Amino acid sequence: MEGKNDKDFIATLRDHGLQVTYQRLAIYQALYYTKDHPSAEVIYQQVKKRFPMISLGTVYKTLEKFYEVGLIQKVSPITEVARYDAKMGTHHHLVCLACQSIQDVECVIGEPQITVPDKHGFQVVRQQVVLQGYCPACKPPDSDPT
Amino acid sequence: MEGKNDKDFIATLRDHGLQVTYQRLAIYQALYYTKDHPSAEVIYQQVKKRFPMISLGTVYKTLEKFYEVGLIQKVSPITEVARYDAKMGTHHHLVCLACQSIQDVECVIGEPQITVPDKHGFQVVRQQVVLQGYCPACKPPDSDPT
DNA sequence: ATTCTTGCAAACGGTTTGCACATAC
DNA sequence: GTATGTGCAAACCGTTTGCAAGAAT
Repeated sequence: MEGKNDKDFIATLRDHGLQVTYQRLAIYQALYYTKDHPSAEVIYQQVKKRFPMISLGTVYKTLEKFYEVGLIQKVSPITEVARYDAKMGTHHHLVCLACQSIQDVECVIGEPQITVPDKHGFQVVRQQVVLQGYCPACKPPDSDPT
Repeated sequence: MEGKNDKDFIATLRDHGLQVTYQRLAIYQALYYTKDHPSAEVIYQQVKKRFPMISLGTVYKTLEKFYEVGLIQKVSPITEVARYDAKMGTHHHLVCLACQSIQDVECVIGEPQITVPDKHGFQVVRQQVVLQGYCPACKPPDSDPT
């Protein structure tokens, strides 16, 4: 999270078979240096500060490409727009029902116990756990009338 | 799943504080009697067979209302339109990356081990586990080039 | 020089909204 | 009779697409 320079980022992009442009660099860095799980729109706003001529379409295309080559993750919790995450590797998310913020959960669920019964015949490629609730900053509305 | 008559469904709607209309009845029954997790559009097509004059907008409003009062669940896995589920209670989903079908997983994940560290200060209201992969009918494209 | 990427703007698709009419209670 | 729900159509918003100009290799 700290001492990475442009050269490292460029290498990372190249390693993933990507042509390097300053837009891609900016987008990846923006994503890399945040712990939020920003949407395309948010990333766009962020990157636009440095490169005002960048277009939203490019951000969409770029994020999708990053996702395709396995450079970033894509998170789409319940009822929401796509949110992205530069942190790779299996981890899960706490999604605040009030403010829509997303936090990572480091090590909460023991992977092994997720064993899909064979009768399903389902081949699991990846799993995603979404915990919905309220973050410290957001108190429950009054109490969930479920 | 078998011997429920209209009266039962009406009672269920009333129990949830809902005014009863034949549209609501039809929508809820359509959802209740399927194991798919249909989208609003699919439910609309289904219900339209019996009530050709029903509108898609009504289906959206109705499903959202059902969800609000806790009559149905809402599932929105990665990169997809909202899908609904009349099966209440905690359970999780297998989502096919190829054909987008959704199957329920009965008892796969042990709930207890999901313990969010207190330091997060996050109050979990509900959790949802999405297992993405390929259903028996759909073979992997060739092999996931992740 | 060729291929891939960008920017722009228009199209798209699912969902929401506003409003007049109809229905449930 | 009053509040609520319905149907329709337009609006909305996130995302995708087509294409000509520009940049990377």
